[in-house]
Amino acid sequence: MTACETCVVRNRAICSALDNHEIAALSAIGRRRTVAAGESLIWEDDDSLLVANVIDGVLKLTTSTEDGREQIVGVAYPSDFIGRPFSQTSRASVVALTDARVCVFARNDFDRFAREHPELEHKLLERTLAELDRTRAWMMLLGRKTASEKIATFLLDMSDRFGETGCAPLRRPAKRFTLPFSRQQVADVLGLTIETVSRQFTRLKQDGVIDLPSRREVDVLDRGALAALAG
Amino acid sequence: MTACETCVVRNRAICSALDNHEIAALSAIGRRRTVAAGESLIWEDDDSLLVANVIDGVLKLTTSTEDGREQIVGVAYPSDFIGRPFSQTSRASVVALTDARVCVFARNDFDRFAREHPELEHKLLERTLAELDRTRAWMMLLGRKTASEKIATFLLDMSDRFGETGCAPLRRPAKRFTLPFSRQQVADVLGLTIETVSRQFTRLKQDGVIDLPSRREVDVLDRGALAALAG
DNA sequence: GGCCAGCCTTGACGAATGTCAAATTGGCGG
DNA sequence: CCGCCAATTTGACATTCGTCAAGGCTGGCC
Repeated sequence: MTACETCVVRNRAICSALDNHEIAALSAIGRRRTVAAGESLIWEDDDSLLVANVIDGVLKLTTSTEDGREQIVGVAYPSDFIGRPFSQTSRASVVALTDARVCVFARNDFDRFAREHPELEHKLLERTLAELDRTRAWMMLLGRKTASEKIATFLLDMSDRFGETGCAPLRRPAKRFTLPFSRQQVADVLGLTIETVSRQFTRLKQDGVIDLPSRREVDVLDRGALAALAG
Repeated sequence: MTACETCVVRNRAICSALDNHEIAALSAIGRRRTVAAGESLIWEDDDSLLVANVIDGVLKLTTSTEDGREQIVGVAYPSDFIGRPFSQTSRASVVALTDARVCVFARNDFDRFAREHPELEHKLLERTLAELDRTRAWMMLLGRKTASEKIATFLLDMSDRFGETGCAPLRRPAKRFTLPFSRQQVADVLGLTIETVSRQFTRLKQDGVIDLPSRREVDVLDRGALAALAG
C-alpha cells in the first residue's frame, strides 16, 4: 500500500508531520484494513500489538468492570490516532461503531519508527495533550453534571463534531446530524442508564429543543436552550 | 539556579532525558519556586503561561462549572509535569494541596526548548500517555462505580501511591498513610458530596476495614476487603 | 406487504445519593 | 489548659436516577 498520496487524512493525521520520503517509509510498515461495525480492533488489558490511524468511520474506546458495566472513555474519528504506543498493554478496548477503515501498524514497528522521527512524535504529543484536555473536561461531566446537563452537553458536542466537514478548523455546528451511537452507547458515554437517556431525549423533544426524525437522527431546533441546559 | 545536580527528582522527572550539558541549558530558562498550600499556580481558561516540574508536595488539577461545582481531574506528585505545553490556554487550574516546591518555566521558553530536544519530548509523550491511561481508568470510576466502590478504589490508589518511597518501581502499598486531601477534596476527586464520603469512611471504620487515627490519616486493616469492595 | 427481532420508550417503584440542618470533634492560638 | 473555629460527622428528609417489567416501534428481510 502506498495509497498515502491520495489518503483523505494525509494532511490531518499525524502523518502530516512527514515528508513524502518519510511517509513512504511509514507506509512500508503499515497496511490498510477495514473494520466492520461492531468488530473489535484492540482488546482491553491485552498485549498492545497494534496502533492505527483512523481513515474513515467512528470507533469507541471502552473500559469494563468484571461484572460487565461499561464506560466509553473515548471516541475516535477520522484522522485520530488509536492504540497505546510505548507500552506492553493497552488499557482500553477499541471497537468500531460504524464500518471503518484504518491504517494499522505493529506497535513495535511504529514505536521504532516514531523514535526515529521526532516530528511525528511531536504531532503525537500534541494530539495526546489535546485528548487529555478533552478527557478531563469529560470527567467534570461524569462527576458533577446532572442527567439533563449531560445530555445537553453531549448533543452540543455531537453537533460540533458533525459540523460542515469542508474545512476542519472553520466548521460551524451541525443543526441536524446522525448519531454513530445507539441509546445504550450514549448511556455508556455519559455514565447513565439507557432508560434515563431515553427519557431525557423525549423530554427535550416535547420541550421543542430538538426533533428526533429517526432513532439515530437529531435535529437541533433551539441551540441556545441546549447551551443553557449544558451549564 | 543550577541545583539540578542535587535535585531529588533529577532522575525521575522528564529531566532524566537530558545529559548534564542539556540540563544546564534547561535550568537556565527555569527557576525554582515554592507554592504554599492552597495557593494557585495556574488558572483554568487563562493563558497558558507556565509549565513546571513538581519537586516536592502534592497539587490538584481542577475544573469548575460557573455555579461553583468542582471536579478534581488530576493530582500531581513529585516528578510529575504540570501545565499545558503547546497551547495558548490551560484548561485546568493547578492548586497546591500541601506546601510544594516546583521548577517553573515560561511556556514559550519550554516549548522552544522541547522542540529542540526530542528526547525530552519523548519523555513528555510517555508521561502524557500514562496520564491519559490513568485518567481513563478514573472515568470508569466516575461514570460507573457506586459510592462505596469509589471510596475503596480511592483508598487503594492512595495506599499504592504512598508506599515505601525508597525505590519507585518496587514499592509496596502503604498500610498507613496521610491523605493530602480534606474530605471535601476527596469528594471532588470522586464526584460525590462530602457527606457521602464521610458516611462511607465511617462505615469502613465500623466494619473494621480501615482505622482513622486522625482526620487525615488512614490505616488499612483489611486490604483484601478493600480490594473486594473496589470491584 | 407483512413479520420478526432488536432497540427504544414508557410506567411504576425503590434505592442510592444529595440536601439541609444541627451536633460533634479536633487542632491551634492564646 | 481553655476556648474557638473550621472541618467533619450525623440525622432526617428529598430527589434523582436506577431497576424491573411491559409494550411499541422500526427497519430489515423474506
